[in-house]
Amino acid sequence: MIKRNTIQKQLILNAVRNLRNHPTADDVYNYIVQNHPNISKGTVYRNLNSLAEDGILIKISVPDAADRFDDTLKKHYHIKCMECKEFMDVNLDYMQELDDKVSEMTKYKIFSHDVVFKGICQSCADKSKS
Amino acid sequence: MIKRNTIQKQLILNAVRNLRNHPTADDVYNYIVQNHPNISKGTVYRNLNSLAEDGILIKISVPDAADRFDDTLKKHYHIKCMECKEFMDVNLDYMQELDDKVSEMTKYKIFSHDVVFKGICQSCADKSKS
DNA sequence: TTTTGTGCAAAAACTTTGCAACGTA
DNA sequence: TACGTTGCAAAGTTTTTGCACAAAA
Repeated sequence: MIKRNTIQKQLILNAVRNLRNHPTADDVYNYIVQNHPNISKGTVYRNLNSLAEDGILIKISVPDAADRFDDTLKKHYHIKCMECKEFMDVNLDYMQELDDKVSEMTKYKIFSHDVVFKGICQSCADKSKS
Repeated sequence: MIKRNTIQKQLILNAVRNLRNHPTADDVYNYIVQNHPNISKGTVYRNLNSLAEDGILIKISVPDAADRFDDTLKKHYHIKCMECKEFMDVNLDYMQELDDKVSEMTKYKIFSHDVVFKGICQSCADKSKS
């Protein structure tokens, strides 16, 4: 099954790269539909999943929210404020050694691991004090 | 708002503890409904989320699947086979120092972090070879 | 040509919610 | 009694899918 390089696929990959902010499928759709009103949401989902399968994007499972997609130039971690739902990168180096260790322990072939920190951002913490 | 200790709440907490296997809300419902046919799925969802809020259970976001719930006796990590969907514990110690480090970096009050390893289990790897 | 990908709409999967009745403290 | 909780069903959200047509290779 040879994957084809369609216009939609390029639009979707570019959208994720341009938006940067780990967009959801819906974010990607809304971005593209402005200039390409005929694109369908089904196509967005299909391509995002396909790109994630090929390792060109990563799919991030977010607590209590839709999946997000991110460029894989560099593996990194995320943090979510459980109050205001802010979701952003964490500037920690990817711990490749964990994958190696877990691979040895479990005999799995590990692709990668996701880390999501959960907490309350400073601004929400301040609000709840007052 | 004082939380009450209802029969349903106890059934739900026991179900998660007995099932062990990080059940989904649906798993919990199916387990309980056998002996308590009147319990409703809405109640299961409400209680699981409430227990997770109170830190009595954790809610785990799983790639391409429904959320799972787990007992919090000991924080730990998980691994998922992207082929057969097996989902299980990983015997790695919880890295508390990451929470501390990220808290300092981001000024977030960190509750915890989730780690999910993604890969292919040995049995699936063998199958795809043949 | 061949066969993968698209758009559309319907449906599946998962989860939340409004409401009247109920049960706990 | 007061008010948090339940069961039920309806609705919300997110994601997948069947199909006929379009378009890459």
